[in-house]
Amino acid sequence: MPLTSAKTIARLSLYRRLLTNLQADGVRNVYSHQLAALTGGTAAQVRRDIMAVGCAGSPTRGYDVEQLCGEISGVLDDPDGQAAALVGVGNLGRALLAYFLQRRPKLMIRAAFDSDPAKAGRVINGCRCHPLEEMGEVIAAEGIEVGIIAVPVEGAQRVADRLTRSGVTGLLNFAPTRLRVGEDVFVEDIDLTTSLEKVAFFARTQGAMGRNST
Amino acid sequence: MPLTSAKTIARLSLYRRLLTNLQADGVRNVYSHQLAALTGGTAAQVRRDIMAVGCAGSPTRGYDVEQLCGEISGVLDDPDGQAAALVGVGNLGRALLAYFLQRRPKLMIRAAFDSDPAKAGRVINGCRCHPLEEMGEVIAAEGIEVGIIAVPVEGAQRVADRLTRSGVTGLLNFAPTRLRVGEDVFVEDIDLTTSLEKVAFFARTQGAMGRNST
DNA sequence: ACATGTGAAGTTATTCACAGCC
DNA sequence: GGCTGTGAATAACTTCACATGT
Repeated sequence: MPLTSAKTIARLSLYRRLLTNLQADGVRNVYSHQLAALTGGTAAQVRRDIMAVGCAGSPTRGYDVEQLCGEISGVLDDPDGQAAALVGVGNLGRALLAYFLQRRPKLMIRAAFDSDPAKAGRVINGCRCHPLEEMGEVIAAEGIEVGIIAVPVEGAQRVADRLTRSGVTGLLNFAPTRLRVGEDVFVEDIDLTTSLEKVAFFARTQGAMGRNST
Repeated sequence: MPLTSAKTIARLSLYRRLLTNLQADGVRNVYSHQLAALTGGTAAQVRRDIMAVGCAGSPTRGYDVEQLCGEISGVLDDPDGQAAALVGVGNLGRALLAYFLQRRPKLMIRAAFDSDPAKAGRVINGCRCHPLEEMGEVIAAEGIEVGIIAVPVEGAQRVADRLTRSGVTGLLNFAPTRLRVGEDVFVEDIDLTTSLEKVAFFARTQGAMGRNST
């Protein structure tokens, strides 16, 4: 049983991004209702989430942006940093490499893998591409604990097995299949087809019933 | 208030994919516990979800694969088909075009838009790319009701406004920001950074607390 | 006044458990 | 005996509402 639910963690990540933007704009303090307006949530929700990081608000000034941002980072980030590996350097994989490039210093994609030998050894978006065979070795050497699976569905389970056997404990899976993994491995599925079909359904039966989230 | 929750719709989409695969393998019947095993859910959950489509199972044979698949499609698909538009033909946009190409005949990306005039007129992955100025016109002509936003965060709100003003009622948003839209528009956010940070967090504080979902 | 922190209430989602049926 | 369909129970999540502080 986690001290913090997956939903709260996701919202904390969102708050941090917002707080970082506010900080860049020179804003020093925020109230929960302001954050709520920015996230589309309620003020009570924001305060509950912030409780999880050990709160710090004052009734007069709200929360100190910098401090709150720091405390959230204390929960989300590993102080020593974490490394991720991408498997599958196709269209989607390359887009992900570009997307995540230099976004968070404490969480970077440090290696890529692809079954195509033509890609091995190349550096794509600043990330070295290795053949699958080197996976165990590279993961150990870089201390990688997060795997991003962007291979076709046929290969996804095999890749997941390999990654977890090498010590990876969290997977971000873009393949449209449910991976079978051990109890100690966390999987987040991003199922693009399902998401699109959901949007299409509610676009059709639209009206009412506002928004939603990952 | 929807007759069917967003979570159930997402699972129905998943069941349909599984059923399609089973059908291809020549399987004629399934039990709820088999579907549950494939999805990582419980048998009771599967039966509840199936109730939403008007059930059809028999205690002896379980559910008829073909029939169930058809009934789910009756809920998820618009019999006349639905069209989607992609906005932002960068790395991610192109990957999405490739991904969704020819996946579902009842739900296809029929147009792409990009602010870069160099892309206008070109056909990318079988999809015609238009300048942003033609958005209203093309959306009306193609009867598009779903928009996929794959532009940088700065432009996302403006794109959402344009799409919804043109009549789009469902958005799949990849930009890391919460879009402000009318009550009658459904938004599904796919926030890649938040998802990755979530995985990283649980990879670290791993053990226990199994899987999760979109 | 107005915002925080939080127990209590409310809401939504999931699972249990059993009647009914092949 | 094992499965479906579903009311009832449980669990998870969200919102209310108010005591407290400034």
